Amino acid sequence: MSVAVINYHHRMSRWQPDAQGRLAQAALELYVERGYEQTTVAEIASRAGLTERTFFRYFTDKREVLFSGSRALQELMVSTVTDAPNSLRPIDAVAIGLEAMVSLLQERREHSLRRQAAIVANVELRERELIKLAALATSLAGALRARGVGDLAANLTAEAGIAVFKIAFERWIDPTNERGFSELIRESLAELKAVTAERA
Amino acid sequence: MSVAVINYHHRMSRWQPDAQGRLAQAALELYVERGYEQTTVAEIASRAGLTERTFFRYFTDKREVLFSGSRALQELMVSTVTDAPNSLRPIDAVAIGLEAMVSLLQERREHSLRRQAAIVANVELRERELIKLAALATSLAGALRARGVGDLAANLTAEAGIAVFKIAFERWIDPTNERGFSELIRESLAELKAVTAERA
DNA sequence: ACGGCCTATGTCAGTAACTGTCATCACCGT
DNA sequence: ACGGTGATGACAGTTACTGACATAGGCCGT
Repeated sequence: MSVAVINYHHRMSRWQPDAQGRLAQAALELYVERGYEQTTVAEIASRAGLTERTFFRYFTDKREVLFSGSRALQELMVSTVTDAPNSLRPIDAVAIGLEAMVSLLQERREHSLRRQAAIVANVELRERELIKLAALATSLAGALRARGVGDLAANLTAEAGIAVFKIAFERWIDPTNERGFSELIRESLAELKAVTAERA
Repeated sequence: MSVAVINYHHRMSRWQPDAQGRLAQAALELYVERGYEQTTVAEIASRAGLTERTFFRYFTDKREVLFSGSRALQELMVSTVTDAPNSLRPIDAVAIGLEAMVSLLQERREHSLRRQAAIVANVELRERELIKLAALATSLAGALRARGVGDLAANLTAEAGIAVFKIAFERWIDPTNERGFSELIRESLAELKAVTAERA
């Protein structure tokens, strides 16, 4: 159990700061400690020093509390792809976008590991993760279309990129893994190119 | 006389037949008519002439009622890939598996259309659909490993195959579409090979 | 300094998804 | 005839989530 750090500025505000962050941290702790299903929203709120009602003001549901960071990831990816040199082929623009996400995640591997442990332990959380990845693919395809890529090619390149990300992430998060995320991304992308190559 | 049992009224068994099917049909109708969220399980059960409790004996939750067919689809795909000639490369074995699923779906395009309309209209249902596809990818990867394909190649080929299926299905289900599912699968797979090709 | 507004939070009641438990009762084999 | 079986109903309980209203410290204009 950890306690939220209270910052005393020159004046006390009415409430402890960062209610949303305290809720997210309390939720992750409890999901890891005793599992998602065995945790009630009331318990999360209580550990954060808040009430259940306030939890639902910050998060649309009990699952979303683990996914508030996905928006930043998505925006980073889209802007990276959008700003990539026009000379790059779609698949290479996507590769650059993946690398950008990697650097965001690699700094917090410990956190990613705990979070992923909670997610893989529960089906509802995995469903939510999948739809976040699908949203990522959709916006990625949009970024590709904005580069002039055709609709079908954009969708397929985006889906392929997300597949590479998913598999590389799985391998990176494996506790026995020692390799860098970026290396795993490149390896997975190379393997995808190999298995889809026209001729052996 | 035992044969005379037929007289009286018509021969009634204690319950109306196919409770599960009646529930599934009632649910689809209601989800399409007034939307998933605006439909209660009690209403579904009532339309099927049953009670809410019985609904949850056949389906684990309110979403699953639209996905009872996915197991058959998965088994068909796995057995097709498993039985495919050993000479085929992984990606071609997957292509054959996709074609097998296609023939199952193509016979019931009307039903698929109504079902998909309900699914795309609701996020929770889309989450459920995504995890079914993910399960499909997982078992597909298993079938590839059984063919001697390496772990990384199996996972990536499976994910790529499911991506092709998703995108071809989207296009096939589009009301303005006139083309065959099989043709769309082949087109999508060809486009995937094109966008991942090593050199332009 | 005063008063009023702003806003994050609390309180409370309500709905509906889902679960556990026990009751029912036609059917079936012996 | 009779007891077991299996599908269903009845009912109470938990919890995720929502809407409406209350509260109270901080802020701002006067």
